[in-house]
Amino acid sequence: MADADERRELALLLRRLNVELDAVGQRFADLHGLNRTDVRALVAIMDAARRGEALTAGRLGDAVDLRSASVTALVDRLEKVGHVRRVRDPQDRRRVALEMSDTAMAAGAEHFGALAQDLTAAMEDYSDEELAVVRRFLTDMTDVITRHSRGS
Amino acid sequence: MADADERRELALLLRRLNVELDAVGQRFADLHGLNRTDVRALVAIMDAARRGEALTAGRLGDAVDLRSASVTALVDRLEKVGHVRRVRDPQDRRRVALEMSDTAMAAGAEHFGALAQDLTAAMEDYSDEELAVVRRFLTDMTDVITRHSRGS
DNA sequence: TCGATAATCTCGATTGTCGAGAGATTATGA
DNA sequence: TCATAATCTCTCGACAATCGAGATTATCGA
Repeated sequence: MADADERRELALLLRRLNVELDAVGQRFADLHGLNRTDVRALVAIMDAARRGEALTAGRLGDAVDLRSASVTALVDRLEKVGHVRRVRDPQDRRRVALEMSDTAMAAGAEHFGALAQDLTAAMEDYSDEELAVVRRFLTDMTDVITRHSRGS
Repeated sequence: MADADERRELALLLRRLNVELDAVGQRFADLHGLNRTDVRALVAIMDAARRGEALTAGRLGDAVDLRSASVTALVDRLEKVGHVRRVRDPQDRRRVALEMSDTAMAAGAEHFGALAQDLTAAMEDYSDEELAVVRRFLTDMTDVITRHSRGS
């Protein structure tokens, strides 16, 4: 068992990593004239697309924690600059599905994909056993943090 | 060397951790009727206090990336609810030093201190060698991420 | 068909942020 | 010393993102 200082240091490292990851998103926003919410929305839409589903406006609101009025404004912004399209769901015509434009997809892939690539490249310096330890650590810490982010 | 899927998975774990850590801050904000910026400001003031320095309004603006007008509004908000005090610096009377109230300090320590404690407790399951690997990993990844958060 | 339900949008108000510039204080140079 | 520049904070007016309440449109079940 490491001493207390070392463990506190690791907790601080996690926080620093958090700050820098937030900054990556902020940088993407700055580069593309978006705000933080817009980026989170695009990420949510992209994640859904990767899972093979098209997000509706309502589900997007759930994902980024916005009320319907704000979601409308959000989608208006994204549609105006051509990042998403509103598409009526032919199955249930009450729904409006959101589709990312190719250019937005490409921009996101370039920015965040490049980061992912650099990260995975940096992981090549680690053995399978080491990465297994890291995975266990990240999972454990995320569980602890998740407990704090919901009710205590 | 682990296969590509495993490494991609670890990158996703980092993002998940990022989301949950943000949520911890958001939860603190919700509990205390603050917004995200307010929380970041309080954290910055607390960090400075821990280093033994009192943040001025200007430096706080640097820390949270706000213009002076916004910093004034920010400090107004925090002062109104009693979380900080404005104290004219006697050395340089242009400056306004910011001091956290004891109640705000205690609230922050309770919320984030409890998280830090749970995190370090969870680290007791790891050997010194394992934590050394984790430290190296977090440092490496943070470096990569930092390069992306500044210029590419 | 008709009422109930669901998803989205409109409107008015509030709030956080910014740019420009003013006021006060300190540092600098002739 | 005194005038000027630099620094720090604040005020003011404008704008953009968000929300709550309620309206609108589409679908479903009886």
